[in-house]
Amino acid sequence: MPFTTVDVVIFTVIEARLRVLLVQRPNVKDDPCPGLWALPGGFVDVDRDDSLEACARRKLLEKTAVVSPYLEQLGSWGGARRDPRGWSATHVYFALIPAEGLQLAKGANAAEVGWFEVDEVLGWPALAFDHAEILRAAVDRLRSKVEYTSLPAFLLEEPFTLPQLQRMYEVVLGRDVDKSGFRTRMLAAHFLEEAGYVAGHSNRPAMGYRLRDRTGPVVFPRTFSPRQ
Amino acid sequence: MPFTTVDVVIFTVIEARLRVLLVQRPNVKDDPCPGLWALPGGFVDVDRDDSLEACARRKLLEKTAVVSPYLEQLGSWGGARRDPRGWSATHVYFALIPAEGLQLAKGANAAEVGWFEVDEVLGWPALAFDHAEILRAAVDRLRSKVEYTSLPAFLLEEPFTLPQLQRMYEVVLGRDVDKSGFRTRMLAAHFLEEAGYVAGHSNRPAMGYRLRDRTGPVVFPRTFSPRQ
DNA sequence: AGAATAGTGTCTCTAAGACAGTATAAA
DNA sequence: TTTATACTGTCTTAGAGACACTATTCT
Repeated sequence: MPFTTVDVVIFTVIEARLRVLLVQRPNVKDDPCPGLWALPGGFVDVDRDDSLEACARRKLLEKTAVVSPYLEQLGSWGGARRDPRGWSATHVYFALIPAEGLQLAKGANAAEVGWFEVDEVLGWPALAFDHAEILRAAVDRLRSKVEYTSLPAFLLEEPFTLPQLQRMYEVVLGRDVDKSGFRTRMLAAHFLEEAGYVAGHSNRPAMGYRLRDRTGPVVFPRTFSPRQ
Repeated sequence: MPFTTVDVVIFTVIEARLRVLLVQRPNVKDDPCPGLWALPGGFVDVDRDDSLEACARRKLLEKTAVVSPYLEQLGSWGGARRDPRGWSATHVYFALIPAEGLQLAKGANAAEVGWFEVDEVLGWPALAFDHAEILRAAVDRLRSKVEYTSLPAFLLEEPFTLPQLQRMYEVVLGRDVDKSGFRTRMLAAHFLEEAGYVAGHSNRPAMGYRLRDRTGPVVFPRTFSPRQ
């Protein structure tokens, strides 16, 4: 019988960079991947976890103390050789959380925890298990969904302004987005509601917005597609 | 420790209807859902299956004798109460196969196997386990992807004609599609290559096409969106 | 006044949608 | 010659993209 784990790919944006939470595995002999960086996760606890999603939520809460993030199932990876301990299957979720006021809790058996720039990590020689492949799938999914959904809104604390939201899009997509088109698109999709003016650090204050519906992103009928 | 299964939602189009393969569970006392219709699937065999996808492929081959279908991971469902035998997690794949020359093999422990109209099944009072929920998720995924990908091509044997492909779109979407726009869209996406004229039953022969790449569908930059 | 950021107006152009038309086969 | 299906052409229009413009705050 295969053993079952749940892993979570947690994204946030810090200092204008898309980052992912990684934990370092303990550098001891009996660990399957000693010393390597891994996605947070681990075994399902059949007594505490009522479902896979509940398990993912628990693991996310333990690491980041974030209660209600955006959480989406990414997929599952399973096979005979991905874990030296035997046939295993992991259910992977990915989460988007706002960076404001984040505090990391070191796990019991995790040597270190940190936020790493996604594009750097993708260039590393190895992550634990097949976590490099999983991370790549998560980044691909995120970048592709950002082209046609309102997902980046979940990277911001409410209320947020349209310029802030635009910056989230630009950070994730890795390219500039036209201001005017961006604004019409966001307002036309009707997923934002006004929440009063927010004073910035200086200069003209901007309108703050809240999501009408925090359960999921809105899907736009077209992708962002700059002319080449 | 949870136990691990793999289920497969197999779609095809027969007589202009989107259909799904279901198997009837044996009507015996020790079965968890006796007599109910279920998605084909079952336990992972750690000796025969090298990976989750290999397991799905095996189950599909056993039921339909189709060797290289379109196969995509749909998601996973796991929890304490979805199977009366205990905490379980299932990895679900969905497959698209052409209807031509299909032959069904009855499984060893399956009383009956059949192709059922999807919209009918969605109205049934119950399927085994949480398979009603899983089927709904699969249909939602399929219908939404059909709006912006070339997925319906995998419902046809090659070579196929553009009118045939259009019919697949119309069956899955449940609405008519404009011929002219459909053709420009398909040809502009450049995923088809000509394969000589195919004589229909009567009337003017149509150009046959093959997929340039059978590994996956092409993504269109916009969804089909008829004006309201 | 000047700088910085927020927000609007306008023009162009692509491609989708609607629909009428032409082309090629069989009966 | 009619019928059925395959395929093309043309017109309209929505909306994206580009970019210049105005508005409001702080220093």
